[in-house]
Amino acid sequence: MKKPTLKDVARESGVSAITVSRALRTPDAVSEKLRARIDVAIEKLGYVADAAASTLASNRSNIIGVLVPSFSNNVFSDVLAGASRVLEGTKYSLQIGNTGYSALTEEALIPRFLTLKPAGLIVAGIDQTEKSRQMLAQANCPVVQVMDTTPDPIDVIVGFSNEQASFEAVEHMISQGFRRVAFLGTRMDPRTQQRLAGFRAALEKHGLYDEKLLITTPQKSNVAIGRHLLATLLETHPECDAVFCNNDDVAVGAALECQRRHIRVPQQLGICGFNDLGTTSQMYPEITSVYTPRTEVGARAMQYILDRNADQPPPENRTIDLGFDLRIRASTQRH
Amino acid sequence: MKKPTLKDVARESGVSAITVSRALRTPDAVSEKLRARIDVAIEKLGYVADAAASTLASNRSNIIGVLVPSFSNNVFSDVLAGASRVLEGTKYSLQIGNTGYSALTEEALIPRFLTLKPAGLIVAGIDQTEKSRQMLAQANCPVVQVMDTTPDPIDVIVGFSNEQASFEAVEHMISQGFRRVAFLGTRMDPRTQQRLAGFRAALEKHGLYDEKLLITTPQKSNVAIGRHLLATLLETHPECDAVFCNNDDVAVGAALECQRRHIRVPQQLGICGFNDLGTTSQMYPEITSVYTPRTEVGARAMQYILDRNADQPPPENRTIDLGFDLRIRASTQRH
DNA sequence: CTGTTAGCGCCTTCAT
DNA sequence: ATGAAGGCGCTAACAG
Repeated sequence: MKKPTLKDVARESGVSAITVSRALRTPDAVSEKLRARIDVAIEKLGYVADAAASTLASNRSNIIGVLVPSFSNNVFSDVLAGASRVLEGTKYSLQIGNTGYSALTEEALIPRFLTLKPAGLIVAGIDQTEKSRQMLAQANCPVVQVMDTTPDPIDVIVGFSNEQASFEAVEHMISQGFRRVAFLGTRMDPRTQQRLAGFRAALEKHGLYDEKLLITTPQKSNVAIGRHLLATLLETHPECDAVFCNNDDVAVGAALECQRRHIRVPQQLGICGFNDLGTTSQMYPEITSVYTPRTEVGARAMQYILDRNADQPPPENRTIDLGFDLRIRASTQRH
Repeated sequence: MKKPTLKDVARESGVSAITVSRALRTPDAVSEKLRARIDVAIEKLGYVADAAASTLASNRSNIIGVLVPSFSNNVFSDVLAGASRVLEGTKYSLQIGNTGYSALTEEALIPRFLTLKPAGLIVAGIDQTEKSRQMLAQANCPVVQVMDTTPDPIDVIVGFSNEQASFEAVEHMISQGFRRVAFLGTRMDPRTQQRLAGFRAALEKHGLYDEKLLITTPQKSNVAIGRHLLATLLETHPECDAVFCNNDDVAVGAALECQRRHIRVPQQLGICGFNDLGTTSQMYPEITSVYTPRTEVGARAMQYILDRNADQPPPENRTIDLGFDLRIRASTQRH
């Protein structure tokens, strides 16, 4: 026995196929009586609409595409979690692409996602290629850039300023008396570069910037790398008195390395992380970090897409800055 | 200007539409000469096949569905990463659903995924509802269950035995002289239940099982919860001499709580984690954990789906057990 | 509010 | 190896 189609439901309920279609998509446009009959028939036959057919006919699917740079990055899994929560109970579903932090991979993925006639698209950051920007700008659906900010989004952007967040964190460190602050950085993707820019701006403002204190690696970040970066720093620049890490994994690794070496935090070395993923606040001593609103960003981005699909007008301001929260803890408090 | 269709490419290259279609899907069935002409036309027009139309006509899409219990669980993000790596450069893409650890949500998601005519489906574990099992068994595509093992998979299962892994870890702890071993557990999803079963079996074998030493919470796991569970344990059962944690976050939290309380590990308290996500091995002292082959599981599951879609026969054995690796470190070594 | 007609763009089937 | 005809299941556009 084959899967029932719209026609089968129509026959069963004694109406035409298009009426069933309407009963499903715009119930208000169908009389209550027919709607009831149709619902019974649908239930009885176990009818489920064919997604491909309706996409083909309407040139619009219920798929929302999300392009993330990595699956194993906790930041983006939080964004996804926030986005997917908003989708619960709706007709929409998530299709996910992994760009591997490559703008070119992203560029290759975009046309594939666009053929799905998506109801919306979410992409990470603002560092698309020119071609990607064009494709996205011409896409027949809402497009949200996330986890960054710019006055000039493709459509809408939801995020915060990585540069400003770092700037404020480093300002705080300087205010606590740290003078030789190093930067521990992994992967060096665009958002890490922005954090570096904020780091630099804050130190330069006080005449403290020293590019020799940038310890970076192209590898992806994890706690082991954090330990390793700190070890490298201490060998080459033992005089440094604090580290600003591009994310929490690195900060946790740095803190653990300090434990092993019996370096007192923050007396001998200050430590600051980024993202406040949850472990920094549990360490002993507790580690300062910058909380970033990851799930909120995902949720807000998705909500915009749903709103647009429900024909609501776009917000007056296309740049939605959700801010950040510097969470000052023992690891940077000297006073 | 509209998007070019197969017809446009056909006109441009002077052949019929169906020939273009074949050149794309079964290049070997088209003469070299035509193929070359068609390729030029495709390039020139920037043709991209319409996914909905081809799904409708062929009753088969290039979407592979994955149902995960959570996005923020590192275990499943690793599975996804492994799966997505295998997909790189293929025509397939990933569509992801979030079951939120609910078998009923999963049951509701399955029909929605099946209407996509997926090229394959990956689901977590073996605890589907009966209805889910039926739908999956009748699905017209390969179905892989992951991160568990059973002699009776729906189609194929790729994973390892959570119960056996826990059993061996706890056996090791007992061999090191631990006698009052507690279980710290979060969420209590099926795989955690299995770990609990292995924990229990090992202790019962030596007459050491004490159900009062089970400290659990339905909350999702994180480092803070780990600290909290250990604190609770110490208040109620200060005589316990080791903890087996249902995952690494909990173990890290337990270890951090020990640091604060100046409890010596492993002398006063042994600690064992699960999954070996990377932080346990960096702690001081290093924490024993059970490595689970998460990315391998994702990759293997996906490879099976690709193979089946390339008309390769299924493996003789439908249960693929990738095993685990008990990584013994300082936190449980007393001898 | 309901129905008729005509595709959407591709692939299956059958022919050559 | 190539092509012609038809249909996949649904919805847009237009009627009534």
